[in-house]
Amino acid sequence: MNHLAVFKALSNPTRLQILTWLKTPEAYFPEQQEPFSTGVCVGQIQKKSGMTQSTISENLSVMQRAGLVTSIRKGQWTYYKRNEAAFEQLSLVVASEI
Amino acid sequence: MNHLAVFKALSNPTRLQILTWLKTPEAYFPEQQEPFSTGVCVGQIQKKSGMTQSTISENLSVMQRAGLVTSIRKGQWTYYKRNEAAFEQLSLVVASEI
DNA sequence: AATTTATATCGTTTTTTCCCGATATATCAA
DNA sequence: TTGATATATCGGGAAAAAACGATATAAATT
Repeated sequence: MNHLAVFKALSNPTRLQILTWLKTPEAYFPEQQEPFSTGVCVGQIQKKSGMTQSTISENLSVMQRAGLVTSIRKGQWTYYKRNEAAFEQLSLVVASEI
Repeated sequence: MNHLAVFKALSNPTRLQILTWLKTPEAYFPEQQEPFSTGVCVGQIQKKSGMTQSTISENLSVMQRAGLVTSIRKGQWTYYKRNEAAFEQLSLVVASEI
């Protein structure tokens, strides 16, 4: 875990917002058909954010490179979901390492 | 606790470095006379960092505004120390809120 | 094969952050 | 009060980050 990259990834209101949405996707993406265990696709997140597609795609990439989310491609769609293990690990890092 | 401000404060290698030093000041500032419970003064941190006085002062301010460190003035010196409660709180936030 | 849909990447502009030197302020010592 | 020391603040230049539109890629559909 690259602490600096993780903190940078968390230093942006758009990305924090996305993480909140992905925490309880059933609350924020009720229209989704796909089971939430798969994640949420980029387009849904983009629509909700009001930002452009490229911006959201970039922001998701930043979080993925930091290890905070994972993605899986299914057909034309890419589903992103939180990597909860990363948050647990980060919690420990903050509590005792940093 | 302003999460965004905290993460921004942690998104800088110089500041992360300073936090490490302040975690075990007796290891990193053995020359200090003042008891470590008071904190470490700006000049010592600056000397160790190799950066300019203004840069270190700014970086300490950023962390103080985020609540990660506290400062106390004693005569001409300002001593900074970690606010461990903030890290505990942040750990909980990362584990369950974000 | 051609078209459509979803996402990623590229190039650019704007904004923010970082670090610096210079200067201001505060305290101490003479 | 003057001079010295420690820290904070200011102004600016360089670098990094953020967001955008345009375009490329990948998969599905016809």
